[in-house]
Amino acid sequence: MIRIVLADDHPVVRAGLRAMLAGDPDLDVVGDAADPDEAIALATDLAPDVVLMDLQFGTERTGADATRDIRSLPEPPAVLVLTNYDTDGDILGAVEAGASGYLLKDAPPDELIAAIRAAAFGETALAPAIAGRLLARMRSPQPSLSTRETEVLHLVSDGATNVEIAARLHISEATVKSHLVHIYTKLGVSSRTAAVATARRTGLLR
Amino acid sequence: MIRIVLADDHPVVRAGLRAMLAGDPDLDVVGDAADPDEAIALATDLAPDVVLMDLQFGTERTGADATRDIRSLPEPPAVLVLTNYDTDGDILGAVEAGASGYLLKDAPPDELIAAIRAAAFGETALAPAIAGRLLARMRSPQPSLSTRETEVLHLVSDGATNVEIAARLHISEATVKSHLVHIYTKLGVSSRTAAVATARRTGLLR
DNA sequence: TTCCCGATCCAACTTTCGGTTGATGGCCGA
DNA sequence: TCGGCCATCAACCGAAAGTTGGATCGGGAA
Repeated sequence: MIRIVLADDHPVVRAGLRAMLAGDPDLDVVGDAADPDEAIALATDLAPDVVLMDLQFGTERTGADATRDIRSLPEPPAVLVLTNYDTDGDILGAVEAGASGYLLKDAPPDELIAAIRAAAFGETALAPAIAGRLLARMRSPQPSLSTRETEVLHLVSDGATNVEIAARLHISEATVKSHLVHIYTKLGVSSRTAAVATARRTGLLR
Repeated sequence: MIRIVLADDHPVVRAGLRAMLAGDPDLDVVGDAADPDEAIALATDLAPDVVLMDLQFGTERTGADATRDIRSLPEPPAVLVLTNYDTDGDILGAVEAGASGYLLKDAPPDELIAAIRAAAFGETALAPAIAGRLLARMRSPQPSLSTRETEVLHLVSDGATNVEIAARLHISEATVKSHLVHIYTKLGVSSRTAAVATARRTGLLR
């Protein structure tokens, strides 16, 4: 018997998962959470085998955060991420947080159940599309931006000019340009608009 | 007895809705569809009272398209839009397509059921958050871009320079700039980056 | 320790790219 | 028939953006 905790902010999704998993006598949904903190509490108290975790919650805290906390418990359950989104940033964040699987919500039921079984046995279960992206990311080195650079890029994507960015960050315009140059080389582009475009495409920016 | 058809590409969501609606003896889910075309077919063949319609499908056709088609049937059922997203563009598109309600997927079950009842009686059911946005949109005139302007803005958001846009659209750079000026005035901004930022915020751009 | 590298910060120069102005023809609806 | 919107373009101008070069500070690696 595999004991499962659901974590998703949508009541519809929780009900759907309950219904889909109810058909299998091996699976037992012992609790469900509507926000990350509740998920951590349930994972601690109920000691399930697997936690099905959404990434996007309405709150500030994300499912990746909750995953990290759960995986740092004494005898942590496996965390299976189940989300709509599949940008590179989300995937990488979840994997780094210690997720033992990554599925998309449009996955067919049998694939979902198979992944739960695999996770309960300590194996990894990635949706094919996800696995492909991960490998691609491994091949071509991931351009990671420094904290300051991401701050700058964020403001650029909000439509701010260099002087506005300088004002908001309390630095000189020259510094902003310097950061931008580094961003350009890292992303392989040569203009601010192109930078936000590729950053958005690769999931660096939301 | 209210006859209902579900249209959502996620099996999990379909199962969840079925489970949530099964508790009410008045409601009868007579069919579910995984893509827009199937939804139209079911709405035609089964003649339900209400169609619960997602907006985002994996395909090119959107739920708004399907809503339009369904509402143009001889004796059309009410279409209740049920989606995650709530950008202004989505809402307006759905309402214009003839939706008789707009709910978010994180709505509590009783609210959902109440909305279905209202829709079956020919009434309108908007989630409070949605209603507020609609009113706000009514107050401040909606800046609608021409087809050419949206094409240009799209390419800008992809990081293209003016000359690149001109090349891809087979027009002169001067024309591109002209379109951009119109876009700026319509959006109330004065730079390309700011234009994409506000367009993205207002849902003009995805 | 020393050296190097990356991050953060800044100044001065150059110019391209972007934005402004103004003008034309076509189309549609009033 | 006229006015307005759309799409198209040319020429001008300047600021904002990009380039080059350099300083400082930490934290590793050697």
